Amino acid sequence: MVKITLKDGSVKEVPRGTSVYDVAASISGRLAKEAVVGTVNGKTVDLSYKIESNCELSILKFEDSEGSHAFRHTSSHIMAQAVKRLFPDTQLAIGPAIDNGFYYDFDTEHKFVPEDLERIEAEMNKIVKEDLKLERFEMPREEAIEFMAQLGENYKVELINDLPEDAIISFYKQGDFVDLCAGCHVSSTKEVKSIKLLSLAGAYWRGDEKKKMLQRIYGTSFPKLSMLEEHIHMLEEAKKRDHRKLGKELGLFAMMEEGPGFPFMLPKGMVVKNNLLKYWREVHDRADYVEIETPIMLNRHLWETSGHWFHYKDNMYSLEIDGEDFAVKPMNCPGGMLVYKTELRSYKDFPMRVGEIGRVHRHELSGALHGLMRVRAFTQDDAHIFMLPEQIKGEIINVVNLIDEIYKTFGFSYHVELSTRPEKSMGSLEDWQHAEDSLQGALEEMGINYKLNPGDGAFYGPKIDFHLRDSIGRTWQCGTIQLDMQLPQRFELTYIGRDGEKHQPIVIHRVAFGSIERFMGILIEEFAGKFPAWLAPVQVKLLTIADRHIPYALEVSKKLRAQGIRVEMDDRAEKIGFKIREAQLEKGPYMLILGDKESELGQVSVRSRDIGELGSLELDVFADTLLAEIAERALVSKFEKKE
RNA sequence: GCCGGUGUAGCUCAAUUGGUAGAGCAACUGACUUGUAAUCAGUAGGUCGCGGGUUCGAGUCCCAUCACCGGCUCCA
Repeated sequence: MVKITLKDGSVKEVPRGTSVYDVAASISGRLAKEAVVGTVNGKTVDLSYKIESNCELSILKFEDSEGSHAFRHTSSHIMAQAVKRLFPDTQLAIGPAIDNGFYYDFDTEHKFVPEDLERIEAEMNKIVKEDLKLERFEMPREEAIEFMAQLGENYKVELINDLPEDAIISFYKQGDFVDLCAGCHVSSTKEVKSIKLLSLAGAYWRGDEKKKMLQRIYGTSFPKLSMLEEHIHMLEEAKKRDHRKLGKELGLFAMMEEGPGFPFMLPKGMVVKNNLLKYWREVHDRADYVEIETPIMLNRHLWETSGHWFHYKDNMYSLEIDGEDFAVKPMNCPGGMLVYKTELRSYKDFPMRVGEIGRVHRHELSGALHGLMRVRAFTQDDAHIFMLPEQIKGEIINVVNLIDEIYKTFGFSYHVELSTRPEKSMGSLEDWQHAEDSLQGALEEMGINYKLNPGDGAFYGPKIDFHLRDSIGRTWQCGTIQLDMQLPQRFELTYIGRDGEKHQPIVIHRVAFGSIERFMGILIEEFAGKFPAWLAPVQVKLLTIADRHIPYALEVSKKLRAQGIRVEMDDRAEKIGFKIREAQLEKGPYMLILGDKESELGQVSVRSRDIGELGSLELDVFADTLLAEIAERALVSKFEKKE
């Protein structure tokens, strides 16, 4: 192992020979797609540089993203050129550079099969060798349309027609291949050194499901073969952390054909889930929330009142009983509104923070399902906050801080998005404006960077979303804060104000984990199954050396369990090396090896999943240290290796 | 839902051109009583996702269907 001191002063231990790329990836908690260079002890190195000794490393602000963009963009043109050579009838749609690679959408009679990727790749490599220079030229609109029409590129004609009046229409040419393109590109095809086509996919023209489905080819490319190899290696490593694979291996949850999209929580997964909920309740109690529970199923009238019957009827599980329609709740809100109305409320009650751990069901499209990340039944850590208009900003700041605190507990980094009024929205423009301003104002006051998503809000109000990243860099919405401008009105919520009159309260709807199941998926991938002690299904694994040590092991087990520590015993007549191996693969944080020496002295020989053999400790000392680690919800072990 | 791919034992995977299913791990039984990442031997385990069809014969070919994987669309 070598020690790396990072810019922020923190120290990281990695195996000798780890590349700068891997370090950058692990720091950012994702693929180091933008990280291109760094400095090691002040000397500039590239991503493939292997770290052989202790050093100071700083990842440079990731080479200009425009550079890698141009590089990948040229790669996508090379692919289009190769496809046109092999399948001349192909029409080109669009082919941009994306994070980590590029794609191109094609329309052709030929159905691409995986074997085609190799052929196309080979042709691309030929084009690279041909050292074709990229030349840019412009054309007036009519001429450009004529030009593309002659080539039979109907999609390009459509694109040009949709360009704004004053747009400059530019093309890039490499050899006999020309493509409508705003740029930018590298100067020659020769600069692209290593290419890998990754997958085939379908994609609707212009992202519209009513339009034709085109064939998309995804690929990636690098200026050096070693970088491509590193990248492929990273993808393979990431696959090992896939929560679907680990969920099965570690016995956390299961998916069955009998219930597509309905996860089964196994005993070990349930321990994780329950500990997340316990933590949630603790944090929310401290933040002055109360908790309620509303029915899983309510009648049609309620869903008509809330607007869900109209908007989401097809995605709701409904049934008829005693001649009346019922639906399983896809959201907790309407139930929460009914609870609000059980009493006459006063402005003095505000802000009123009402939480609900609610299980909801939504009939998602079959193709959208994805492990625990996108399911049809999930548990929301919901809460509705009822308040006065002047309390909005303060409450939003409270919630943002709460979510931040929760994510920090797990060491997660996240990004924030603000989504505004969609086309199909309800409510007045003034209300929307006020709501959007409140959300934006809170974010800006807090100095939080966010991405703006115009038109992506819910039909009933704008929202702030918190996104977390999975092992291969896909992001998933977890936390969200939504201003609801519809429900208070639809449910005729009121409170008595200072003036003695009835007024309508402001409601925000928020989740921190979002979906406990999805959050668990992220957790599993983030920790690669190695949960911190407070979440680990089995915190201590007892391993006996021989049968005669079982009584002592039972005694140790009893003492630890009496202190609330989750213990499992492996008393099989197997060699200790074998038991350690199995325990290690189960990824629990601690093992205690119990033999003659330990039973005589009342000690335990401690082995940490992460650090290895720690030496012997008094049982009480071990238990106290572990309890402290659990109580603090520490992310790293509090034990130290005895020298 | 759409495009493409995959589906063989609990798990990971084999099975020439269509010729009647096999290995490792796990499980079970027995021996070994073991000191920090795999002890040995034996036993058992499959309507080849499900349903049709072609064929003398189908895990292998065709059709349909379900689930999963990669995307697209969607995500209150």
